Amino acid sequence: MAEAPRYDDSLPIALLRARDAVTAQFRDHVSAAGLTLQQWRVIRALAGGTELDTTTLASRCVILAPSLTRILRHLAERHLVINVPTRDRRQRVIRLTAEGEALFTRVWEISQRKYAAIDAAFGREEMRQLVASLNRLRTCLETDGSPG
Amino acid sequence: MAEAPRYDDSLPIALLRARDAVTAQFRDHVSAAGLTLQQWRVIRALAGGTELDTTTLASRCVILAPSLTRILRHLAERHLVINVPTRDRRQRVIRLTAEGEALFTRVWEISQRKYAAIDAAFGREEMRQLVASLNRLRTCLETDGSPG
DNA sequence: ATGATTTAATTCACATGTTAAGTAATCAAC
DNA sequence: GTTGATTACTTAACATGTGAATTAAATCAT
Repeated sequence: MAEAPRYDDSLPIALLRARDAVTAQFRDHVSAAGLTLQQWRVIRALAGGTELDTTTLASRCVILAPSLTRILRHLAERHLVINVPTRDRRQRVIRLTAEGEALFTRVWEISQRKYAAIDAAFGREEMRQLVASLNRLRTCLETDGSPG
Repeated sequence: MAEAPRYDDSLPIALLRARDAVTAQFRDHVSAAGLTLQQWRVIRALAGGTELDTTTLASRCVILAPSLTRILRHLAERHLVINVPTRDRRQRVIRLTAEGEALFTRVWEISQRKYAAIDAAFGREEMRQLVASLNRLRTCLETDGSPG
């Protein structure tokens, strides 16, 4: 089976592959905790008693609103999150339950080790540059949103 | 609404956001052609008369086999792809129809302009470095797959 | 206060992501 | 040449991605 010519040099494909490789480092232990990676992102965003409305939560976790609705339903069924009463009754504000916080702590401990391993393998300074570069790319594209 | 502390500096989130920003540049015109981005990746991989089995196709497009099965069903229903007879009858080899090639050409013309715009906004040299860095990251992680 | 508008979430419909199980064709070893 | 393992793909089941339509609550203009 011959290799692809230069499809790997396409930015979207490079991003996709890199993301695949990174998420693969976390999927096993997150999955062992009975969570999908998306559910884990939500829990992480809420950790430490943080209370967030679903719009902010969706933005921080990079999850679309309809997906978040379903994810929160799953997490609520497992008693990992709970609604916080709000003045504006359109809004839904969420926080972790004690059980949710405990689960976060367990999984986060392992995740931190994985992050450290990635830093070690790739180089801490290069990692910083890569993340900075990714964020700059995002800024470039979002600023210059609609050229025609 | 206070900003997140340093969630954006997390590698997985940075990758996700960057990817979102990049795919946003392509979604409109690909969607206008009646294709999802995944369907487009498949068509692009097959462009120019390339014949590929589904395993290679899945690998190049970074799409899992079950997803590819469904995507190929959709594309076949629209007469954009067709099966090529094979000796090994387990294998399924695919190629574009004339209609598929024509659609590719139309969409690709616009995509190239978008790529050029991204290069211009972000910087061609920085782009080359970014893609190289992403591929190096992937190599690091895939080589050192299972530390424990 | 009433009604039009805007906002925040949800629901719907369809496509893909993900894992596990299933199926059919090939290969290896006798 | 028949059994057993392997390979290539598909199905199944459930979770998420995505855009459009919907619902309910707050806000605005009068």
